[in-house]
Amino acid sequence: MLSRIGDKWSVLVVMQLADGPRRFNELKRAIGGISQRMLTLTLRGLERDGMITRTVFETVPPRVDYSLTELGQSLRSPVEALGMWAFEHLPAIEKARQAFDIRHGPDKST
Amino acid sequence: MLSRIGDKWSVLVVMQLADGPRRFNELKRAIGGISQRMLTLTLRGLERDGMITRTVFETVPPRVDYSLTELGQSLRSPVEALGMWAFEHLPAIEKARQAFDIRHGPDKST
DNA sequence: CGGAATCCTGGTGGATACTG
DNA sequence: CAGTATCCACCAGGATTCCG
Repeated sequence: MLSRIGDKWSVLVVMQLADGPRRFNELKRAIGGISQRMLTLTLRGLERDGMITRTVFETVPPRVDYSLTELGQSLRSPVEALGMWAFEHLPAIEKARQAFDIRHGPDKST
Repeated sequence: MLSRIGDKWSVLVVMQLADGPRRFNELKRAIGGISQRMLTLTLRGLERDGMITRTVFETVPPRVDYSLTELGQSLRSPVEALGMWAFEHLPAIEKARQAFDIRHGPDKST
């Protein structure tokens, strides 16, 4: 279960849907860097877990809207809390990384 | 960055260290199911990110303690919030999954 | 437009053996 | 005890192609 939360694509999709429904290619463009295969799989997974709903419009150019369910909406706050944390502590983390890399890179003996 | 948060091992390690310092094999046993390779890699990663500290005791049987830093501590609440969410909504998710699997498994035509 | 199917590769992570 | 090193299997995921 946490695996899906840890999945960056799922998180990004949920974030995109926060503003309202989106179409397939809208999501694809908005997210950027995701292959349509992964987007499909991600959307399927989220739909299966009841996080989003898939609405098909049987129009001439097919149209499919994805939107968050109540469940999906409820996921936003904890995820955003995590995002906030990451954003706030990014500097500290990068600093720690640099210090670590210096300690372990150049010379361990001294 | 979110990749590390999404990493289940990292999360489990942080949770284990919440109660206080732990030794390598203590963590290994407590977590269970993690290979010592992954534990090492996970600990290295967390140490590099400044989430944990590694303390070596140069005793006859070597001893290494791992403990959360302030940064690591600060990560607990958002992670636990996420855990809470998952726990609370697990039933709804499983229900959604079953419904989905029924819709998409047996027969789509009818 | 939205998606399914196929192919293929790189990285993740387990198992094992060795070391200080 | 606390790692490190190596080998290897698996599969997540990108690119491409075809379809309704």
